[in-house]
Amino acid sequence: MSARSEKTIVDIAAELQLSVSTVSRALNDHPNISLKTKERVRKMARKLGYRPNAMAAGLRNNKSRTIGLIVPRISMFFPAAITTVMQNKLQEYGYNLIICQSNDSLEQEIALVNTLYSARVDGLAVSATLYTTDFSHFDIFKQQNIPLVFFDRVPKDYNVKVIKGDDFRGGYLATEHLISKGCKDIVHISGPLTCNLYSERLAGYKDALQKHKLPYKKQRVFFHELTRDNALQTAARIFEKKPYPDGIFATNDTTAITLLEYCRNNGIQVPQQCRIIGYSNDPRTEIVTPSITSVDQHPVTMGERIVAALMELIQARHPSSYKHSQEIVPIELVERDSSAGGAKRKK
Amino acid sequence: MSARSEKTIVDIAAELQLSVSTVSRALNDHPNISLKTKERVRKMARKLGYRPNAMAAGLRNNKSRTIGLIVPRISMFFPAAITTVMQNKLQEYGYNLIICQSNDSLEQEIALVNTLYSARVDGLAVSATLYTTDFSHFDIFKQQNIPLVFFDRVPKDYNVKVIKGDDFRGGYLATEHLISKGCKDIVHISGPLTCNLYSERLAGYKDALQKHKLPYKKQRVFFHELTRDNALQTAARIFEKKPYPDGIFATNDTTAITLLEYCRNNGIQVPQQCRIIGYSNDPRTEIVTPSITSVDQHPVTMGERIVAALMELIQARHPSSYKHSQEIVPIELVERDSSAGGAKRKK
DNA sequence: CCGAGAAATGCAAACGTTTGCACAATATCA
DNA sequence: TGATATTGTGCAAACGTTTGCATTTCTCGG
Repeated sequence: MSARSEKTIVDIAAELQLSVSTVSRALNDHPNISLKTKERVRKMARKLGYRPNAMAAGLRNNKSRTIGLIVPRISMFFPAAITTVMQNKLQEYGYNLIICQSNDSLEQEIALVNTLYSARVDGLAVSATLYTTDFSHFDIFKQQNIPLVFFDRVPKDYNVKVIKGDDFRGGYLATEHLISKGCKDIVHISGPLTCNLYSERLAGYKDALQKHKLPYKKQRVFFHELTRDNALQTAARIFEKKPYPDGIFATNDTTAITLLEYCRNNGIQVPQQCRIIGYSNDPRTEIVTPSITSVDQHPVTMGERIVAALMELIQARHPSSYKHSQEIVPIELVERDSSAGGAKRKK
Repeated sequence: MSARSEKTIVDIAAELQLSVSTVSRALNDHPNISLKTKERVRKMARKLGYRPNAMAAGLRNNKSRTIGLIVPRISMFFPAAITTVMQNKLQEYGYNLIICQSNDSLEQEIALVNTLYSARVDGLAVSATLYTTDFSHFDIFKQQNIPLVFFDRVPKDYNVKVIKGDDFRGGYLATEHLISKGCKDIVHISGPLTCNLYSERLAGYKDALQKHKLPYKKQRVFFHELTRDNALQTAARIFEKKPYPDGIFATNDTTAITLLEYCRNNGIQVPQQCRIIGYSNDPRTEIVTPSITSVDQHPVTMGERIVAALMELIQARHPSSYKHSQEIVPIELVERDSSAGGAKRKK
């Protein structure tokens, strides 16, 4: 009996002259307990205001009914959209969601992995930092056969369940769209290539150029962290001397929005002089003037897929030799004003 | 010894010929354990790859090292900003954050309260649903003396720690600002008055009108859920016949942004014909054209204050008769293009 | 060396719930 | 009525860690 006033199944058992194991089984709808006993137990539990202690059950079962989620930052559109869907879905399945931010620090990611393991989460979903290249700190989850799913920023050559957007195709479609609008001199603003997202979008950009027999120009591609300040600096470099590029494919929407702002402030007409495409279809792309064409990654679908994968892994109990699959969530180019008009020749 | 391969303090104790209690005390830096023993224990723990089981410690201590957070929806700017700050801060204090969404459903909120209690969270922070008027489902937290903090959408007449923005003053400043710009016919778009936020902003609007001897006109105030569709409908009603209002104070930014879009699409010049002010200083207000004047609620400060309050309550162990205080986080009017220019007479 | 006090460690039980196996109660059939 | 099969419940231990109180070990002073 706790020093606290909280009722336990010991109290219910005492009231009904039953054993605690019968009470436990009745509360858990065990087939061997009579319907009559179940009713008596449930009624007494209600009467006493009994509330289960998840830590006790979890210790006994080695199941916490909790899922861990590590994202770079919650307030970015894409992670927030995914978190929203995941939390709602997990709630339906009776799981709590522990949310964690790595803030793009590998050190913090490692600490979070250990903390979540200590909490004995039943599964873990991760969008890695920009700098995670060695994933061995996740090995403990694999060794203990705890479901592990990577999404968005995912590992190369690490046998684990992966759910990602079609970044290669996204880069390809964005670039091809600019070409179809008549653009011949297309800039690509990318991020650090340690991250799969940016290397694949870049590869798609390169492929589209090649397919349309346009030259790949090294000085037309930029790599840096995708902050607003960096975007302003890059814009200044792009537009510091003529000839200006006639199209820009930015690897994220923050950069695209910032470029648009720079153009507006410096008398560069969008889309007339230069077309702009972003990535992620952040709601902000819709409300700026002109609205920005962007690649939609379907975060709702991705969130649902992540939860479905976690649930499948929890049920399945795959052996550690199991070869995990990779799921690609389709992307879609959403055309708006920032790339409107232009040549129809190559359509 | 677990059927799993995980090491426990029993294994460390066996390796070092010590009792499990000594190992536990050594790992927890207990003053009664010699430095030498602590070192031996830590070293063996590292060697064996020991990882604590938080559920076991939590059961023994009745402390989960977890904080629950219930918000209406994660993806709204304000809750996301607060969640971001809270999670980072709680991480520093060694707490995990369980994130939950009520989706503005009272039923869901009640279920979440029970789930989080069952998880034995060490504290709970809540922004209530629009429809929560009876807060008795939170009583269990008060009875068990588990720290409970309400923020943003907070209860009336319920002895609990409250942290909120100065909504009265926000409504007052917004309205006064429009008046100072020469507006004489000011609309206010509000939400459901069961929610403290909207009733207080409305009160501020009324007070500013009164202070400046402008009449309060019932037909110039609208109440509905603050969706984009509702905002479009209200805009259509506002601008369906002349004379148009010359100022609009919208109680949230989504509504303000939608009004701006409506005006742009219907040939109403902002700010020349009608000025618009929103609430929350959502980053979107900055990037639309024209940018929107909005009331900033300082979500970073609020998130920090919430965590500080939780930590204080966890340390303090107030008796249940304790009278909880209310903290007001200052607000600030951020002037932008949507309310620029105009009369300087009443400055 | 001995005794007293301080420092360090061990024993045993606690925490609340679940479950394998044993036992009791009930139902059915000869 | 007795034997057997089926249904329902109880006993005891498990889970991993922490901590009150008891015991042991060490240190210092006489």
